[in-house]
Amino acid sequence: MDQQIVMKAPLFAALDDETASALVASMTPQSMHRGDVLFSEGDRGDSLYVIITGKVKLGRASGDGRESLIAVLGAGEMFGELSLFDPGPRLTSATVVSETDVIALGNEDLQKFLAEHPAVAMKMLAGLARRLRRTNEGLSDLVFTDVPGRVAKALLDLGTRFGEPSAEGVKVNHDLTQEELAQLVGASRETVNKALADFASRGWLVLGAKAVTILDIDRLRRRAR
Amino acid sequence: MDQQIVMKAPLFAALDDETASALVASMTPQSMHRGDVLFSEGDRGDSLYVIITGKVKLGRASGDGRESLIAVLGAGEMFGELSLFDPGPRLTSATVVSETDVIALGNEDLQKFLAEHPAVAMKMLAGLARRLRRTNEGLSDLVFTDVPGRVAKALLDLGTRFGEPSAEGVKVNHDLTQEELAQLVGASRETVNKALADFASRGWLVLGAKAVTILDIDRLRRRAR
DNA sequence: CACCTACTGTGACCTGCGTCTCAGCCAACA
DNA sequence: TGTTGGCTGAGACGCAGGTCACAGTAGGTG
Repeated sequence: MDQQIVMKAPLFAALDDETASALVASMTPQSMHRGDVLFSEGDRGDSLYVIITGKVKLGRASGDGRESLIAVLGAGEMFGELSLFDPGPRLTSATVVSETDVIALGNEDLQKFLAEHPAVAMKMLAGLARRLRRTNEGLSDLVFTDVPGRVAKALLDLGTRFGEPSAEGVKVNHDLTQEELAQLVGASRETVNKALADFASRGWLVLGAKAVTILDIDRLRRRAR
Repeated sequence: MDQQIVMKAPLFAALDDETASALVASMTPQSMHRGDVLFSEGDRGDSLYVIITGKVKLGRASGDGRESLIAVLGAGEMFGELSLFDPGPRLTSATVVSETDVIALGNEDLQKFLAEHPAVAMKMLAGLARRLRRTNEGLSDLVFTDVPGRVAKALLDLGTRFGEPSAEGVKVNHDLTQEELAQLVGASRETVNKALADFASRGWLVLGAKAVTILDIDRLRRRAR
């Protein structure tokens, strides 16, 4: 299995190769495709996941049909650990966005592992702290920044995480529909569409199928803040 | 010092009395009053705080003068630890909201302490996980819930944390101006004022100086969700 | 290849809430 | 005791963005 990729996850970053590969070997891998659900709100949360390849979205549903996305995660990222540390049902659902391989680690195994490797526990603290900060950031964006600004931010963020330099710009294969993008920035699909169209008409980016190519990253940055 | 109260903080909850009181003794207490700033955005974050009595607000400022509140914390609650686990400047400022006593614990002391008491590290993980969940909750509220609904939620939350049963209802001394309440729910002062006035006119609550008394908690709950 | 379903693009309309403004109120302080 | 400054209450107005409606496009399946 792609040892390399797994090692990027905070869970494993602190480990020497042997320990890490032993741990990875003990975890159960699974392949899934778009639309597959890893877990839903209300499920009992008994394992943590690490993404090998592909992307997964974490979301919450409102009483009526609406949905909002907490995050979109890619290779090397970890999720689902919250209900291990803070026992209780899952408050979020995890859905596969593109062809994805993940490995899962059960609750007891994780507890045992953390007890044996306190350095990893510290890494996890650091990881959670970072996520808390980013989430707080997201909160104030929602208050301070208008929709086009949030769209720009989201694209830049997706760009740094999933973008790859191409002919004339950064190609970002986010694998998200505009609907999902809208749920991610907390706006309606239509408004996001218009923001994207506007950016494109200014030549800041080119729209593609579940992807964008960022041409003028500086303008986009300026629009974001 | 109020040993009892300190022991409520997740940091100490797992400790036996001796260890806890030894630790508390090593921490420097300070008394502050409304408006005092514990730290500001950009400061280098080198200590964590535990509130003995009083309340503290955590906030972020936008480029222009606007401000948004991340949380309002009371006795027994802890803050400022994020920049210890995830090194870097503070991304949030901490300001005293009412007469407050806090104790501070320096970075190195904390690191040492966590290394010696792994059970406490696990408690901290649990604490961060819980906060992350609540913050995610706040995020989706901002998208799904209208301003009056968010005001109702905020009051209920403040109620469970700071409320005390009184003659006819729950008296909530939140110590916040309507301006601060507005920053907490991500809305304008005026809109929050109108929501409060509306709730009061329906007899769900009575407004007081930096306080409310909740009369009909069920109605308020129903309005919140 | 034809059909269907999911997705994107765009305009028209409507509304919740922000902004502006001003008027009372109370506490602090000279 | 009057004055000043922070806080609350409330109306008028405008706009960002939500909702609705529909048209065009592309990928997937028989």
